[in-house]
Amino acid sequence: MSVRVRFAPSPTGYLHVGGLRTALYNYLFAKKHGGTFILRIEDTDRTRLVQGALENLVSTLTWSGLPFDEGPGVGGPHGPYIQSERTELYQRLGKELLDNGHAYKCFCTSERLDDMRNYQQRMGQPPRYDKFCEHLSAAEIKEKEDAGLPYVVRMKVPERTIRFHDEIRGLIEIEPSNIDDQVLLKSDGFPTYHLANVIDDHDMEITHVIRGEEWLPSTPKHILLYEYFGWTPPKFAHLPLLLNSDRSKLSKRQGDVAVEDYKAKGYEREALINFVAFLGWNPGSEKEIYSLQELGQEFDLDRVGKSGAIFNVEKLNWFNQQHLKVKPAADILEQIRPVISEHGITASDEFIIKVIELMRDRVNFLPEFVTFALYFYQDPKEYDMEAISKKWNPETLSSLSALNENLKNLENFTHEQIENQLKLTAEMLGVKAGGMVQPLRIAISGVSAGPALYMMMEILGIETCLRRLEKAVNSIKL
RNA sequence: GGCCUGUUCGACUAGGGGUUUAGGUCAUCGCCCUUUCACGGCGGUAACACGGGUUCGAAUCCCGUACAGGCUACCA
Repeated sequence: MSVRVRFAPSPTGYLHVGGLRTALYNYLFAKKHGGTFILRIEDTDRTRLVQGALENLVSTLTWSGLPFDEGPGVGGPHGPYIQSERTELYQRLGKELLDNGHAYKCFCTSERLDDMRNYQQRMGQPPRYDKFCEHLSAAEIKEKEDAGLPYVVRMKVPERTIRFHDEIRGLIEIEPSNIDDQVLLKSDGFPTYHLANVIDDHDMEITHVIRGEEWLPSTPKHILLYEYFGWTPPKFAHLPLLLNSDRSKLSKRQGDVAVEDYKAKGYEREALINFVAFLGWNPGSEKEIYSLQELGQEFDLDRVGKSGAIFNVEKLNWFNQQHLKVKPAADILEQIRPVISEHGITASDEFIIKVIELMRDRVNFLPEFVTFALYFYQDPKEYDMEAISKKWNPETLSSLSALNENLKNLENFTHEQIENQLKLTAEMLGVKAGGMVQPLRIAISGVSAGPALYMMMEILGIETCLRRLEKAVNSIKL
């Protein structure tokens, strides 16, 4: 049987990086085994609907490079893939459970439930439904229904230990006393996660449920439902959580958690994916930089760890730098076009590509190809005075002035010739060549940090360099 | 509180009875390269939570404790 896995988020409005990792592991598992990756939307909580959440989720997943084979928009043989469009199925199967005695109607009000839980807590007991409605007689049920009282459907939990095998954690055993008579169908007619999840995973022929560790404690309920329906359960793999630096569950309060935040900051999708893949998994080799495709060849569940991993932005930055290093300049150019136009820059693609190659090793984020390199596109408006005060000496200006004259005579404005000319000028003036380098850099770019000076000048061209040099000589004063 | 899960350098992790003076990467520190900033190279600091067992031998197996996280909704 071929592998079928799913990513089943609830549409909260954005894709959480933890969700991204869950989606990624499902995707990679599917790729590894030549299987199918499905997106299913779990929107059964009608009180928490968010406008545009689905579109946002799909576009973020697409940006991340994780296309799904079946799901909203693309369709597939087991649709619809949005749970709110499948309520009839859940209701029909819920009724089946009612009919064969695996579930019962519960008319308890939320007030009674609250009181019950408060009492249980005060008495030091675990909060659990007291099965008040389990043994209602047929007459009582009819009476309440006739009176139009709202009800929920709860599952009956038997008195036996539930065991299941987790692909990552091994054998898990849960005593029945720790399993609540879970609500399956809410009074608004919509299913809870537990019911919808089991029905859909079966209906969509999911073979491996790969999800976050937070679902581990409720898995016995799901196992029970598979039994009640007479279905074979899929395999389960519960992933360790992603954590904040204080080891709590990764949350919004302690930094960015939305994939779109990282996208907005200029992170490469390849880097984010590579980094997130390594949070809880590793290939067992010493190779660290992987493309999505390579990950799909290497990934497997047996190398997924058990303990939570802290989301460390510094390492993500390193991955970003590494991916930037190997990215084709033409791709980088395409990606930075918006930043280019934002800065009102008009330059030829050929010129920008030269800048990209020169800036490559000193850039950590894509927009920096523009923001750290503005002097390639516009003459400096001001000069780094702090650097000037450190590097300037009384003869600096006259040296630069002499250099300016000598550069005019160059046959070819290449980095070799520029360097050569600077040395000759220094020799002629009887000053140290080294002393001229930084002042020249500041005169040309305005700042003291940047790429190889002579290469930078070559790219800029003779006209621009002479203009800037002249302006610097005339305007910089100690 | 109860249940479940986890615990190797600051972080991500390798290692799953002798191959280990516990390896790699990020971060950090030092040196080299470089008359800038980076990149790169070399090196350093730095970890098996604790206590019992099993064994000739335990980071590795078992038990307990501690700590951490998750779950405990008509949320997912």
